Amino acid sequence: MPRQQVIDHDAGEPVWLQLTAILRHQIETAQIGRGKLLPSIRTLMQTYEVSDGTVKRALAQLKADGLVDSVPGRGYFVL
Amino acid sequence: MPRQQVIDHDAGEPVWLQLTAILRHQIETAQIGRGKLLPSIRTLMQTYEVSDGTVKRALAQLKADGLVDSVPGRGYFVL
DNA sequence: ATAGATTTGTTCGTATGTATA
DNA sequence: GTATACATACGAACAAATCTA
Repeated sequence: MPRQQVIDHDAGEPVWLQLTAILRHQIETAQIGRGKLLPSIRTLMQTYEVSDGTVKRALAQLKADGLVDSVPGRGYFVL
Repeated sequence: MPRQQVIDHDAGEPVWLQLTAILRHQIETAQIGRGKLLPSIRTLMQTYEVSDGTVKRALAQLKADGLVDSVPGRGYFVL
């Protein structure tokens, strides 16, 4: 598996936007197939070493963009 | 007596103080009854079109004044 | 059937950086 | 230089929905 993209806290771009871009790329390149669940918020926190709120903000953006949807108690899945 | 309902960013008075006055008035006139929750910080941000920090500062003042108390994960309620 | 674990969703608390007046 | 205001970021608590043992 290729090396994961990494968050740059010192970049000008907000962390939550960087994470949005990373996840969007994974979806658009079908690294996460349609209908598949994304990693949980807690997992994403650990993977990218960002906070709870930052992950939620990134996922909310993807949902607003219509790339994913979410179900409480289940997770986020690719549309 | 005129009652302020909107924030005037061009007024001399700080926005957070204007918001404090608005909320204090709503509490003292029992528009928000005892024990009731105030609108959330996020809601107040949207309602008055001010930032997160500004709402928090106003609420902190009301709490310091003993008009409200707060519970993390729940909200601010009228004393 | 119910108890526990996991997950999303919402909330407050604190801190930092940037811009502006 | 100080105070205000906004945006970002992290942290934590609470609740409800879901799944499973």
